[in-house]
Amino acid sequence: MPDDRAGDTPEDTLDDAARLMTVLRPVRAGNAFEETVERLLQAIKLGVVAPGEKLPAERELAVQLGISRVTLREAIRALQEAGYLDVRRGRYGGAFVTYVPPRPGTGDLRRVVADMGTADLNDALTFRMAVECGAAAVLAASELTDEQRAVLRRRLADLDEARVEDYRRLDTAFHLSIAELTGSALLAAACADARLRVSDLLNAIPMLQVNLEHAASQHQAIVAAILTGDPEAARRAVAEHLEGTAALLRAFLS
Amino acid sequence: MPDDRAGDTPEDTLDDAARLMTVLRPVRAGNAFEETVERLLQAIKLGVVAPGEKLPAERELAVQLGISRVTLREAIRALQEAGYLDVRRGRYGGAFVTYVPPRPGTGDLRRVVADMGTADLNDALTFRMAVECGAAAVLAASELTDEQRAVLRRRLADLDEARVEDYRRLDTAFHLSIAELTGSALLAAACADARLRVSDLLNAIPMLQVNLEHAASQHQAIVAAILTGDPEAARRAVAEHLEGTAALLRAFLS
DNA sequence: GTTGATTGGGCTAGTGTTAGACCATTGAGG
DNA sequence: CCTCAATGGTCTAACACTAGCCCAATCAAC
Repeated sequence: MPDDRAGDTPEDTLDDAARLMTVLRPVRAGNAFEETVERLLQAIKLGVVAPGEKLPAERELAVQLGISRVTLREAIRALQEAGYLDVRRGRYGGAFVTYVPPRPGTGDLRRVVADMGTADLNDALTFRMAVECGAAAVLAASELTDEQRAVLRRRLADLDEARVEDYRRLDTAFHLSIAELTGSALLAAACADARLRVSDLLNAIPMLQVNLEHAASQHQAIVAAILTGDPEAARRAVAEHLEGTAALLRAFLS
Repeated sequence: MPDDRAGDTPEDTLDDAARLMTVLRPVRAGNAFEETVERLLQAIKLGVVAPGEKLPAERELAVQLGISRVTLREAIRALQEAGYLDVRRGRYGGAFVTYVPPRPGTGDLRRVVADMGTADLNDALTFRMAVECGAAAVLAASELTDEQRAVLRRRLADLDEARVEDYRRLDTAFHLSIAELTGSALLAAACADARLRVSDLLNAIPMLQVNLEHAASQHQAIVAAILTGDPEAARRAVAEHLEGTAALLRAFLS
């Protein structure tokens, strides 16, 4: 077989086509305005900027997002008109978050799933499973400073004491902290992205006492495995936790 | 404690700042032209489009990348002038890949690392570790069809029989196949991105017989764990494999 | 009150990007 | 030799986006 390309099987060519699709995927998800709206919405819905707090000043935020102030202002105006922000002028003014996550009901869930499509849903759940398991395993395999351990324990404690209206925000903080503590900005971004893609789903699931208790013990198992330095246990614990969420979703959908 | 924000410790505020940076990161990595050049360069350097093959037609490729034909042509012209492509007109014409990966030498490695910076290097290695471990674990945890098993075995066999000049390309194909077989486009994109960020590094490492043999047995262990359906073993196998690469890098750098 | 620093609001000139049409070249097939 | 389909090459008008500047509003500090 002088030329190795000559030995291609149908699987190979199919697979090569898949690789072309993967690498030559769109360079832009949309225009700058749309992407900015999306990003700000993420910050709001994830509770990175909590209700009542304000976004960074326009000039600063524009630099941070790598866009012009004009485009940023258009995005802010759209979110203002959609009721997510309250913009006030003058010193000590700014774009204040007015959005509070709606009380979940199963009726919404079907609509949310219908909006994103089952294929995207599976894609997002698989992606999240992979990156969060990977992040936890990597963190468990690394030497942790006392400060890092403290952050992790603190996030866990916050979540245990959380009031219902703060739960999602603190849950997000807990999950993202694991990725951030690895010190990899790329990994943190990937986990934030994964979380965002399922956040509408999570917000639509009712929070039942049983599920919260399950989640709490799973969170504890994750932290324990990371603090012990056991990557495999950490991976398993995260996998169990996320499978629990996926199962819950399926239950409410069927 | 009526307001839970009042109990913030220094760790919390630091961590919150990190989260703001993560979520409110730049929406654009550069202009469309730059991003397109980068993407095409990736397709070439990863061997997704092998030397002698041609890129898809401009009109088709522009749609695939989500940009205008004008911008795409500017990128192609830049790569042509840089010697990566040979563009031919007329029917059966196109942009043919002329680039062949340079013979690696350790002299280049220091320069490559200096170009990207140690922080970015660690970021990329950590990111790759997390997403590839996650992908392998997810794939091992899922029910595989006969076709999927065949693809995996085929990639492994290809790699075993690879000539030196094909090794990097087939190694890339093997690693990316794992992510692609999970069926998650997001995960495949993340792994492709991770691979790209270390590809210059890998290309600069000399290929020694000992290392190739180590890699071969590690690849076998990965496939075995996935086919057996053992997520933990799969994670461990990938972790060992990537740590081997990282150790090799460190060895050549010190 | 007055001031001053900080913030959003708005404008303009210039550049980047797009969609679409049309031209030029090539080579297989009749 | 001619034809024709597929491909790169080029142009234009419209739109998106940016950088930079100045104005208007606000409110703590004096």
